[in-house]
Amino acid sequence: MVTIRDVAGKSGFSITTVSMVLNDGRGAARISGRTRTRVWKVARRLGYRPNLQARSLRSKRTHSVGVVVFDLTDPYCTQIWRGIQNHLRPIGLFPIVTDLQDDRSQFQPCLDMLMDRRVEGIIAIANPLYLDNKLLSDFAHRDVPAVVIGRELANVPVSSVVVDNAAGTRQALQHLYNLGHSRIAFIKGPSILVDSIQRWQGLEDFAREVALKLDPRLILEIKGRNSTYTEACELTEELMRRGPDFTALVAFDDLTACAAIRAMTRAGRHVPKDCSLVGFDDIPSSAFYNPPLTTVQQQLEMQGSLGAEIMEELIRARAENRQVQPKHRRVSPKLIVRDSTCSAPRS
Amino acid sequence: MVTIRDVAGKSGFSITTVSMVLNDGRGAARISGRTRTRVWKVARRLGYRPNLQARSLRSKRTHSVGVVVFDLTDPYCTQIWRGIQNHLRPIGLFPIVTDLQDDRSQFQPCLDMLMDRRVEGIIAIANPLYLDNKLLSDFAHRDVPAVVIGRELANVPVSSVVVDNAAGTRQALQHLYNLGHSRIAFIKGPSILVDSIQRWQGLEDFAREVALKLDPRLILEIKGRNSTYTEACELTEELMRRGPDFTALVAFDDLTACAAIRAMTRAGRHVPKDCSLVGFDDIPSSAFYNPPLTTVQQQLEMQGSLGAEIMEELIRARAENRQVQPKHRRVSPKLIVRDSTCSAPRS
DNA sequence: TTGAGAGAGTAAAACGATACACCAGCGGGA
DNA sequence: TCCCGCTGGTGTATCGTTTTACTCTCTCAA
Repeated sequence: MVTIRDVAGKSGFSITTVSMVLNDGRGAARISGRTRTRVWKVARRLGYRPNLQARSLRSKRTHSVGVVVFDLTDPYCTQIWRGIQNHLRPIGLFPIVTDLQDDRSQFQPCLDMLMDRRVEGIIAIANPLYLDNKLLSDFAHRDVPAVVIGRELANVPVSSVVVDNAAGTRQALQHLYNLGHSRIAFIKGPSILVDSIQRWQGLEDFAREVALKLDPRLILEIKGRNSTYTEACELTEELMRRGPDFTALVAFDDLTACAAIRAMTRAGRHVPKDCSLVGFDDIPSSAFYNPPLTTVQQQLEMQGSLGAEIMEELIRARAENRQVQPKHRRVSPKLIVRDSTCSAPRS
Repeated sequence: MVTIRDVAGKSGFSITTVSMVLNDGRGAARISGRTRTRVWKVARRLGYRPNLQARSLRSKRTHSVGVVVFDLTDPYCTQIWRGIQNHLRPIGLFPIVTDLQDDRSQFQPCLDMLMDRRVEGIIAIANPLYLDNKLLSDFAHRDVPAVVIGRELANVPVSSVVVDNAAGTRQALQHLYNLGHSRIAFIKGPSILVDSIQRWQGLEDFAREVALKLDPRLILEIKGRNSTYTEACELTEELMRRGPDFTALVAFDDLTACAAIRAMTRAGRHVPKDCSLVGFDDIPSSAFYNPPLTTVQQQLEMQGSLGAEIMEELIRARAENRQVQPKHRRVSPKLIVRDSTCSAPRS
């Protein structure tokens, strides 16, 4: 590999000069134009590429940030990742991803790996199920800036980006309401998830505002004992048993919605003709489902780039020795209307 | 940050000794047990973590390999990634991923980034559409070991892992044949994809062997002008127009299969009662589709780990200064039977 | 008594960059 | 004439490791 020393030798200038020219800032102004072009020419001819390890050993900057993801095969993570990446790369920060593979015991080891690489900050994509406060508080006490996406933390000085769940379900219910539905069933998420609670809150609030009566017999909850998909199928069957006359169903998320559609199809009920259905998340396959799903889009990519933006600010602050408060952002989700909803049949 | 120097100071031994003890190999045997435990104790107490940049600057080994992925939001990539990761991490190699975001012009820059980080090898996950021979041949001429997953290369000394497409479609057709189907329609993939050709080959071969007649009017091909999903819907409608009596359909891949099901459902045809359907890939949503899809599973995770295994061997060979030939592996796909296929209606 | 060899550890030179302090030459104002 | 400041550079220490080549101090056999 060709080093800066080789470039210096071939060009006849000193290592210092070459370094200044190639880094093209600060000191480069002190070097004459002729020298600069000559150095560049030689560097290019030799195919010089700086050794990043050497550079960061000396300069104490790695220009990389760690991203901890709880499951890289989950589209939730990859879309956020996309946003992070698109924000970070243009400003010269390199994201290094580590994948927990849904195993929370990997959290500490992954943080260690990243710290060993001397990342300048860490962004964690939180699965509420897997990252509890203890883990995240340890997260906060590594001495690099930290941002959590997907979870807001109470007593820990960590920046965060979250989705406005209540606003999302509110839009969903409003949509059904506008279509004339009044007898509506619900499958709530597991109550250990803060998302479940927030999403339900949005539904209740809207119902109250428009004086829509919610029938408690048409409200079921996922317990999460075994496969969510299977359980959601069973809950849907239970709902059909309890009140065959409901004309719409709000599902906790898209997976639940898919299960509900499947169960109804099997029971001979047609979606959306017999029952409208709305999900939450807008997972990639929603658009291709049978029928394509009306759902609430989380704006995951934006969540990622907002997180990265916060990280940028935190890193800059630290570089300039400024103290700075954790920042919190909340993004508004967006209703995507597809084919799983239609007007209520007139009774 | 605490350095090896601090550990040496606090423990009263020299830097050399500490380094030897902490690296726990080669020289460590020369150091007495008492010294070893004392050094370890101090290191642990101070929370010493070696600086990887310094270490690899000196030792000329980074213990990291680059993984170039054409689209990290594509489950095809992430499942392969999972396999790579699971093989690499236990043997002390750290995978660094770069995401092309489906933009082939990013290929060179990504390789550069990885080479700048002095990765010891590069694994590329190939999208046949995006990586042409020119790119990949350049890929081969970087001076690190290279492995391509998803594509076999003709004239380039690069190792590869591919799926046996023909064996996959053969199993699919055999399945339908065993269920008693004889009037079968096909939607072929775009002819620019080598996968399309291989998959079709498997179908033709099996049909010939069992003397199954393929009606050319029931064979259509995706051209790939606009959205694959939309086009596949249209092709399915065309098929139903041409021969309403076919009882099964083999789709190029799962996305095509989903589109076909959607089109049939819209036309009032029930899957699988009126028409059985089989896909290819086993994308994650296949299991949750309406109905769940019978499809050919690619064993992506295994492809990943095989690729990583080859990489391990190549890196080892290079470390020991051995010359070694490119290796090629072909994995057999597996038919997954779900609810989109059933016995042919007796005519 | 001597000298070879083993055992336990250390000094110092890299690795490839950046950062800081310094220097030579020159023009110009007092 | 002298000194100052500017322009365009250079010399060298340093970042935190690993590696190579020593140095002691014993022990034990000849």
